[in-house]
Amino acid sequence: MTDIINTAENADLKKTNFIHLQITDDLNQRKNNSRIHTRFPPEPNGYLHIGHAKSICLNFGIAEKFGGKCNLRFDDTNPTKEETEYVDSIMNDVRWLGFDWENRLYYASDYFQKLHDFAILLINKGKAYVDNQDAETISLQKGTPTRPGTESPFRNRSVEENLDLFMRMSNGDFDEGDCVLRAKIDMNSPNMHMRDPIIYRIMKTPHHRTGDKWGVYPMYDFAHGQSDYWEGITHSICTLEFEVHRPLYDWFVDHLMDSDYRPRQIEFARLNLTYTVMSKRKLLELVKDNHVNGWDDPRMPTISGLRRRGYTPESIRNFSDRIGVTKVDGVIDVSLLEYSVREHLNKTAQRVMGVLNPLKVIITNFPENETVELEAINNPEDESMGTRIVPFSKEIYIEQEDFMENPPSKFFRLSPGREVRLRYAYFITCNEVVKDENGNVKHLLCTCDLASKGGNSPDGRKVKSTLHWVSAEHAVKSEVRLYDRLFSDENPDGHKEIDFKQFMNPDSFKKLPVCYVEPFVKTAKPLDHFQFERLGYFNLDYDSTPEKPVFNLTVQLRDSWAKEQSKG
RNA sequence: UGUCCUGUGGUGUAAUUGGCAACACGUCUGAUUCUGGAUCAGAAGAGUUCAGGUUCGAAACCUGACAGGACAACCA
Repeated sequence: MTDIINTAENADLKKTNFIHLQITDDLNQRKNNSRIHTRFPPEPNGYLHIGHAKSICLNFGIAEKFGGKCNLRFDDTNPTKEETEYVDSIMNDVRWLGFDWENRLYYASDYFQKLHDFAILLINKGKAYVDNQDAETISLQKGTPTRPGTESPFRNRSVEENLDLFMRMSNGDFDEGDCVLRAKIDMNSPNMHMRDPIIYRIMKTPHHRTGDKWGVYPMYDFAHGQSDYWEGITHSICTLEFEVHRPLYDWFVDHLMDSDYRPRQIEFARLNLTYTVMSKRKLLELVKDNHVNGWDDPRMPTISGLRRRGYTPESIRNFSDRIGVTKVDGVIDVSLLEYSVREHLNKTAQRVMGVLNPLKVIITNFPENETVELEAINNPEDESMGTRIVPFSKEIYIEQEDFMENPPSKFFRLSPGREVRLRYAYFITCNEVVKDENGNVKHLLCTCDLASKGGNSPDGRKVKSTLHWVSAEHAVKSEVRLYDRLFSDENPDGHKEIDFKQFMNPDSFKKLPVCYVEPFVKTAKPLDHFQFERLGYFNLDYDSTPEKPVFNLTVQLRDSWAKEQSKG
């Protein structure tokens, strides 16, 4: 309210949302002593993706905005699916995004004892019972969303018998599936989740943290709200599909409360992006079946994939702010994500010249064996980044696409008889096209105006176009990996009858083994960002060796020439 | 024959809580430019799913439709 001016300056960034408004409301009512505490609660059963980034930015962002705290808590109640590898990758990704949980790292498994005690308390209160029926029977008795359930024959066992049975479940006296502990709520509830939900099941799989200490594990619903409660969480933010769980969340909290503090669950719509899939199950499938090269394949919407692709934490955070938070289940256009990286990299990326599809040009009037050093600007958007030296010599490479023998009227680049500028170097004019026996262009013979050294002619004459180039002698031979959308359909998992993998884009990955980049990149480290002038943003891949750098395409530059061409 | 949630330009979000629809992306012009990038200036595009109602006044409140989604794992 007080910083209307600041808000206006930030335009669409840092905008408010319905959750902020509800929190403000809670604050005004002095709920929970005006304390704000959120948490990000991933299950360590896969790698984090851009949808998680939205949640991370939301939860940590709220803590920041309202002067509160945000915990990192692993929701590890199912040992059959969870692994330490995932725990490590998740912590790494959250940190990389720029967020800090300080000393507040928690696991639902930290609360296994307290949860177990609480279950016993519910049994003592007559609010929970052991059911010996099998999964199928219980499921049948649950009824359907439109038909009420029926009560289990074991529903009214004595407290003593329930206590004894639950202890024996916990001690490993029974096999998996023999029995479960259920909350005694209401089999006639219109909400399926209130029809005596299962809260503990027997599992013999060792847990990634507690080993074989426990023979029973709590279900999500029986762990989440309680964990929130014990951590003093005030706002438990989750995605829409948990909306129907909220009455159950509140039911458990009701039985836990010993003051007027209580956590509150608020749901928002998960992120959907065009041309990709966002479910952990489907991403896992792509990895397991080798449709992609691991969780960090640069085509994946995972945080690790985006990082390897060349996205920056800033760009992802800006993206999160821009898309907003609502309860409307929509789809965000990937172009907005792409815009966010371009925006950030434009301001920060080192400029460099690199030729992807080389075409040799021989400057006929340039002396042999001579190297001229030219000064180039490192980033026109940031003067403090300074300049660098780029070597020029008689033989250079330009981009095949920058030459056309018979150009259409709107093509401004090099063609026979035409003069163009080589960026930071000279004006050159194409005199001859040398072809092989098949009529393919082998190389070009050009002359340069030696007076135009540096890129301007003293007589002030203009050229219509400026090309990037690399001196053949000095070029660093590199591999460049080009990426396109993983799926060719906007909504690959939106088709009922067709498996999402049917829509995989066969051209989503293209390797260019021989590209030439200026010597400046020799000292680059993996993940360093560059703009290859006139092409796009690239970053150095982990697979690079000193002999052969490997670059990943992050995004292309906006290309109005390509747009012009596609108009036909 | 259920319960809950949602419905604003192509897309995503806003609208000081009832005051006459704003912003971003995208699109299209033009300027500028040693990146057909960036930047700058401008334009088109919704009358808020529909129908009633309350009100001087409704995107907002009420009623009813319609459309989409969630819920029947010993998953989270």
